Amino acid sequence: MRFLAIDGNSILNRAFYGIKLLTNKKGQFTNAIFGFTNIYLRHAADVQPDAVAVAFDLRSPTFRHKAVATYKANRKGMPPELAEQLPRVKELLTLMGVKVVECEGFEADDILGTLSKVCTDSGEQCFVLTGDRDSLQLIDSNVTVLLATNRETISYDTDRFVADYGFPPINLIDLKALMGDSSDNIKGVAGIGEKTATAMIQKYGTVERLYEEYADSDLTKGVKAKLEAGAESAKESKWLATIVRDAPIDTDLSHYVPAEPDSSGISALLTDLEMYKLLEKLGLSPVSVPRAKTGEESVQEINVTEAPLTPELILSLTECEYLFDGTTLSLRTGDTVCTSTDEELILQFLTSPCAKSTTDAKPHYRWAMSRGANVQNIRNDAAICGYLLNPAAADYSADKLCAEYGAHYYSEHGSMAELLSLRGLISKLRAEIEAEGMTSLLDGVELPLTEVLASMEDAGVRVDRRGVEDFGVSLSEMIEETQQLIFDEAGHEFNISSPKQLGTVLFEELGLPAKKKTKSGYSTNADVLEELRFQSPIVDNVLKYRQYTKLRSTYVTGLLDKISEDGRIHTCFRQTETRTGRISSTEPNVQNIPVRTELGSQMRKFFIAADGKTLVDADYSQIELRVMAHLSGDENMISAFTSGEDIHTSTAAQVFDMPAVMVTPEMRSAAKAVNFGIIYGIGAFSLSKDINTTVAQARKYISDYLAKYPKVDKFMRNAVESGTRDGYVTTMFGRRRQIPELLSSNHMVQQNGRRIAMNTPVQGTAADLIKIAMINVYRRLQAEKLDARLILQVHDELIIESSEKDAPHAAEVLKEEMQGVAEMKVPLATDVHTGTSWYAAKG
DNA sequence: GTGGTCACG
DNA sequence: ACGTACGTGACCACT
Repeated sequence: MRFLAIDGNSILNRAFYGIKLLTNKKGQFTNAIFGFTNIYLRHAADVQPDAVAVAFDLRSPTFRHKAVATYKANRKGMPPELAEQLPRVKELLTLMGVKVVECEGFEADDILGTLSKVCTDSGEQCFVLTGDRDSLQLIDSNVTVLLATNRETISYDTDRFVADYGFPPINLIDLKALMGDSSDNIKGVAGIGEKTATAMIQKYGTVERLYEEYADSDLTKGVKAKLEAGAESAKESKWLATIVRDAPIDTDLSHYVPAEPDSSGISALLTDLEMYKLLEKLGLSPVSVPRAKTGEESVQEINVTEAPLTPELILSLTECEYLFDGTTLSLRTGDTVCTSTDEELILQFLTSPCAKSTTDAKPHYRWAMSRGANVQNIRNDAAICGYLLNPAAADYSADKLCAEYGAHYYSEHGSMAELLSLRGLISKLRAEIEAEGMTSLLDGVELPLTEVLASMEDAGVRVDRRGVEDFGVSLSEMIEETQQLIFDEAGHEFNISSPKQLGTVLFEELGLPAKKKTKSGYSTNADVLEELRFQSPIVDNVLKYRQYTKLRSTYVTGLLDKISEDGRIHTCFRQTETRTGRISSTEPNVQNIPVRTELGSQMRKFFIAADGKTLVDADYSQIELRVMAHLSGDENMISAFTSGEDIHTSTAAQVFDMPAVMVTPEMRSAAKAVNFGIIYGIGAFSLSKDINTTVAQARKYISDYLAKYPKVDKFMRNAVESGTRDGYVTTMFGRRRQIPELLSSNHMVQQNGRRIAMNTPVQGTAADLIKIAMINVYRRLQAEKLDARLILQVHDELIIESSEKDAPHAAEVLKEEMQGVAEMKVPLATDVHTGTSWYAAKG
């Protein structure tokens, strides 16, 4: 028999600390359950056990054994985020048919000790899965310990243990008797550390033999004295370190053969926990949460009949749900369902006036636009609804949404069942959106925006391929040269792009002072290198090398790969990606094209208008600070903007308490950094680093700032307070972001939550504003029949490609719609420029 | 797949 | 004692 014995507490701890905090929609923490289950499944698959036990600690106030007062007093209690997950792990194991073993007054490792001994005594093979090295003492010819670390699991048998420690596994307790273990409050012998203790155990084997023989040994006087003084403690420590092997538990191994799993119970639990990947792995499907009857029809009650899709039918449709994957259309109207792969019919359907509900409509717009048509009247998009309700979800596929929002769903993808689930799902999603006050955000912003984004993707932006290629060639030459200089200075060749190899060269071979460390070695990032610039010429060259290779690989090569046959790149703007409401851009990302350095900004010369056209570029000036002024209502900040002064100068004048004309460039630059810090949810440490001053000075800047802008201070406090109270914060247009971090007992995580609470309303409102502007610009360009299209958005910047003739008009539309997007307590200012390349159009 | 780095707002 | 500003995406090295 193969027996798998698991230290539940130890593995649960690993899972909890190894995976960032996750919660389900109800705010229940789930990360440890998720991690534990994955670790369990992985090892069960590896070991293929015939019987399994998962042991948990069960400590009562009065120990029946090891009744030493201070025993394990050091061990901290579980954080509440973990404690609440414990019962659900046990529940899940029980549902899977796995036996959970607990024994009052004993710890999990005592249970493992007992079970593994039974295995050895009866000649069975035992695998002990734990994250705790203490359990290595259990190893013998029948017992293997699978030691789970954060990275991998090491399988320890006797040979592996001896290779690592140099003595047999059982003597691990002797080692601990000498060196102690602070985490278990085992004292050991004072003054004896790991090195000395290991050497002694390698020589003498046990503590007892050591004490019999040490007097005659060649140990130094000092060590002998320590041993003498610690004799009692060593004895007690050994006893404490020894795992119990006769705990009063069920020792009939046959009782640990797993029972038949309760599939529906597992499905229900994992659905509740929103662990859909896990469900999939187990070959189960999510189950809908039973709900009180609301009079909604259930799928079973629908008696659908299939009918052919005809032009007449399409004309008769007033509303319906549909799915479309680029080939097959399926739709439902009343109790009739239709499918078709006829492109003509599909196009006719998509462009018909029928009110349509679907999920993920943007590809449908793209499909129609590429055929010169436009989709009409999309009234609901399940993915977008899901995003508004929870912008932090991993994805918004129909199955996840159905499972989460309690709509019917039967597993096959793109199936009729999915189509039939859509109506229930959408009515559920809309009800929640209405309840949370986001209906106008959905209908007035997000749904209309989808068409705008599709149109921008469809239009794309022209790229000067030859120009990019030539730029790449000159970059390659510069890289070659710089690389040679670096090799000369290092005295040998190495991979400069490997942070590990670079760290070795800089900090070991050349002996430069290492400033920061990362998890895996020395930090070599630009901040660190910047500080070392004057210590060795190699540093400057490394910085250059980094800049050149970044430009070549990400922007030259990366971009060339994405140019389509029409000579343009068509990015994907993602509408359900960011937590704040911004859109993101991929394949390629057009929102991070270089601009801050002279060399990098050259890239923008290759983003050009088509022949006979020009680019019109407009960006908001300090939109986030203006949003902050509006949301906080701070009179001082508002008047800074209405006066038309430079905001950073005016901030400096306020903070340093002097007239604006006295503000030096240094003061303005410090004020600018503080303004940024305020938006991000200020911290004195980071501000001090940013503007190269002391933490105390930075703290003073911040407090002076908040004193001058008291309503900003109040706004910040309120964001944190309401975020903590409600569990979420909102933007000016009602967009919501849940912030579970605010409830964390981990200080760092909670601090991060506070910054999120302060930043999200500002960043999110700015995102709302430009989205609304985009819709209005899009509509006006159409209404006024301009030969001009929106093509790019970069968070606070919009770019139109326009015929030369219409460019002035397009520029006017852009400016008006961006500045007039909403009634605000401060004016929204824009900078508008025209040019044939992005570089030129940036002014 | 993850971590380090760096490009943008 | 530890880590440290908000939000993204791409590429490279390395496991």
